[in-house]
Amino acid sequence: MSSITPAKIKPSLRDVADAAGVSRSAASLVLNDGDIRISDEKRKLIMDAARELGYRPHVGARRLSLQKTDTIGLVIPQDLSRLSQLYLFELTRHITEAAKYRNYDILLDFLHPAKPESPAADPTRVDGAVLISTRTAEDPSFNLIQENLPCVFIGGAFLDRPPENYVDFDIKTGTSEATRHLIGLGHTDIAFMAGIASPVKYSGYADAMKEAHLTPQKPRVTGPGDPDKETSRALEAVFNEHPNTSAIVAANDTLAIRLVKALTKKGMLIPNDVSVVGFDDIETSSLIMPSLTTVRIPMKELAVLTVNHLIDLIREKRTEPLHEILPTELILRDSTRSPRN
Amino acid sequence: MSSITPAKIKPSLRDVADAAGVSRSAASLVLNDGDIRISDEKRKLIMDAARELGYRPHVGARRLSLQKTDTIGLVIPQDLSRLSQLYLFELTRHITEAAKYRNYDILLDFLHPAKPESPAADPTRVDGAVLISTRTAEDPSFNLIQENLPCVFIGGAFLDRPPENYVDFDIKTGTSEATRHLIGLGHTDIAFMAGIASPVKYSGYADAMKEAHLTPQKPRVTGPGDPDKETSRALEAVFNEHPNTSAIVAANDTLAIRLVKALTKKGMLIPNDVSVVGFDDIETSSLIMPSLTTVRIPMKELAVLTVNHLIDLIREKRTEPLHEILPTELILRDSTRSPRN
DNA sequence: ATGAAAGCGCTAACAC
DNA sequence: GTGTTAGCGCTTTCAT
Repeated sequence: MSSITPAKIKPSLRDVADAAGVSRSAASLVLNDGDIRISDEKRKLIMDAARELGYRPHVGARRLSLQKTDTIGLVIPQDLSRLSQLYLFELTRHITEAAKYRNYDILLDFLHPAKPESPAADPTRVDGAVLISTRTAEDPSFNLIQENLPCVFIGGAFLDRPPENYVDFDIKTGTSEATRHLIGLGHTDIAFMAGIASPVKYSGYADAMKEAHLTPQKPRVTGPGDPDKETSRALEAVFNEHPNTSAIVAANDTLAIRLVKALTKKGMLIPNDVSVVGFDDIETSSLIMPSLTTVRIPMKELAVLTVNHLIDLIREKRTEPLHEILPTELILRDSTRSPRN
Repeated sequence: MSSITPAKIKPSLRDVADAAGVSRSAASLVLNDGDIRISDEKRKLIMDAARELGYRPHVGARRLSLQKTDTIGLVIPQDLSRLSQLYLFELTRHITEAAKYRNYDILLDFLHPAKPESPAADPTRVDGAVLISTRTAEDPSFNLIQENLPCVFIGGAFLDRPPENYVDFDIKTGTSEATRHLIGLGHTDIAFMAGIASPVKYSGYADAMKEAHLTPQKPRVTGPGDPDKETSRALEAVFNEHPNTSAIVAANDTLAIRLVKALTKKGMLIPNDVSVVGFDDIETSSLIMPSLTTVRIPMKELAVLTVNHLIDLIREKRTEPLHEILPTELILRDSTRSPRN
């Protein structure tokens, strides 16, 4: 009866060993990378038995024994108010692929701001975590940090108290470049607008202005409330104070798109009457009319760098904190041109 | 020396039991839901010890012992050609939340079409899987199906050989409704256009036309290649054959947006000269000018239904296949109106 | 080169 | 009620 192999039940390593007439350790050695030590005949015996039984290793058991999970937590803030969703999905995809390439699984979680805990940041489920920063001081992801849990942030570099490990992109220089592009086109009255206060981007804008001996306008913030209405309101304010404004730097693409809409409603043509630049290069930006001049984020590099560093941290290959700021890229499209005058 | 609690090393259940002077099983019973059976004094003893040691249960060990993973795989096709990314991200978020609500983790993976296997569909890592269908006959997700792995598809209902368990939304009726809306507005020459052949949506369109005693045009497919060029080309074809076309039903929002752009370039005004309806209600659709009349997918219901059914499957609460088709909702916005004359 | 045996941290049957 | 014990499936000393 021992020769009858039960096809239904999932075979364990022990079953393979028994079938091959060897010990469990031998089977383990062979089925893993531990090639050496076992004679070729036994090895073949084991391989054959494994194949015949349809043996598949039990990842959970292996992990318990090895005291590691081979999985990385990915924590995305639930409150995406300022983060473009598309940006996040792209990022998610790249992170997942980067992790997979290194043989790590991804445990995904969306962080509810109210209760700052996450399975994706539980040291018994993951070896480490990637935390997407909200870029705000009260970033709930900070509460997930704990001893025993290596983690690296994406974003957060420009906070007053930045996280220990982060990868970010250079929002300041990016905004400066966008502004300089406008200045190069001949614009002199350039406004800056953001969904919520964005001091770093604003300083990028302001620096570029000063550098060209132009006076920066004060930052406009649309704030909460109905986005379209808020955008119109902010726009009103801009033109009240600076009637000759011929270009606007928006802190993100969604806002830029709303601006285009609001300006058009006011009877202004883009880019003929007003130029607009965005930030993020979300998919929509190339789709709309006019297509949007904007600043592209190096998404894939961001992801790869983050994952690789996290794994180094996990494996204790390095311990120095990671402070990486990647350059952005200005994408020229149809929403900007020289001013009329 | 036994009174010195090593603060550094992570305490296990055994440590707690020892510290409390009880057996491991007692500790286990108390720390889980198994409330009964243990006297209040012992219970308190154990709780105190656990708290003091900072005991956190080891999820992996628990899972091995219980022979389950409490995690659900989420497999997203890498080839997103026809699936809106935003749609997918929304879906991902809702699925993750639904799973979390039921105390399941999400193991995320993007499926490379070339090699049809996925950690998120490995029975030793997940208890079951949610598979996003590409809605094509060669859907690589089908290769992930295996005994021992409960899984439910999202989409795929309208394939010739649909999956055993699926939740989908009614693309046919949705398209019909969109078409009827156009007809109700007074349009008689209505075109249908898709990115790749979409027989079901087309039949929804055609049925609505016939029902109103109008003759459906043949379907237009933009196909691969530069999307904007392809869209213009398809549009050319439409107007060549049907010069009086005053409305277009697009199979998805992205295409609809491209249509708006292409039409505008041809000097036509939307919706004055031509009405356009989309499908999906991606975020962009409300953002652009004119905002897009489209068909909304019940994303959250889709996710909740899928996850709940999957869990029922996992727990063997039910075994009958799930064939659920949810209704869509027509969203009226600014890209449609009565024809001119 | 090979196998016996202990152990990863937890749960659950079974005695007491 | 409570504790002992035997696993879950795998890895890994440590003898042989």
